[in-house]
Amino acid sequence: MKLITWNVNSLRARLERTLGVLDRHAPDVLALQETKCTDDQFPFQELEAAGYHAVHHGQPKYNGVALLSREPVDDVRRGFPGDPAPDMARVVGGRVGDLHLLNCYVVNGQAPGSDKFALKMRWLDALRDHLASAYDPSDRLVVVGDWNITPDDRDVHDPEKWREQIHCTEEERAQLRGFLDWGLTDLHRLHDDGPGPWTWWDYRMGAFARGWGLRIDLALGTAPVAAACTTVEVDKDERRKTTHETNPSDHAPVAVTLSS
DNA sequence: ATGGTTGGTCGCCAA
Repeated sequence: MKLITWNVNSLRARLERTLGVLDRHAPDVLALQETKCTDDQFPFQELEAAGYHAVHHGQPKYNGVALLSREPVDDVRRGFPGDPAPDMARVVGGRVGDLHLLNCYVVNGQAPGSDKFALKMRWLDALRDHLASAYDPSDRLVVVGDWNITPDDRDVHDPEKWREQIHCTEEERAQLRGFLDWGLTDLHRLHDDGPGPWTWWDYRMGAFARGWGLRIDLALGTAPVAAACTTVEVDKDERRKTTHETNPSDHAPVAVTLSS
């Protein structure tokens, strides 16, 4: 089982690149964030032609999450009960075989102290409550997505520069630890103690070329999933501009493989 | 001091 999580930053702007990721990696599941489209605008036909079933939870202009899967997705859930911002399409869940999937686009939070930061905290509280009520730590469950949180300083290219900046505050990291304490493991750190790798680089200031990145796209798994996790790899090439004439997303895909 | 890019959409907002 190969599963990829990727903030695509507009599926319509990057359909060719998305088909390229599917072709190159041949994943069983591709979890997308920031599709930035409605269901009407979602390219179901092109993805079906590539061999993937698609489940989309969309909205106009912003957010939007999708699960693409070779096998049909069952038990589909769009959004989650208790979401303090239910108009934002940020979570889609489902089950492929006996593997439960939860694909999340966590609220960005803009800046510590802002209203959006306060919403990020409330939103994460509600998501963790949903996790605890809808799943059990003994389930085969992967929670993937753009977390907009660096777990610790190893996930930041310049920890001192980013200290208490957005994505790197102790408050956000404590929120993430709440998910880990429930029974999830940061699958990447099973195989790589870091520092790095990064999964996101700002479009500005030539951040990618300068190596100014963060690891904010995470795959978390329950104990049965952690025991089966053989590799976690960041497809940094996709973040380069050279493969296509189109622009890359500002995030790189993260690929997880599970045995059996 | 401000750094300054991309996408959706058509004036800015969000990241």
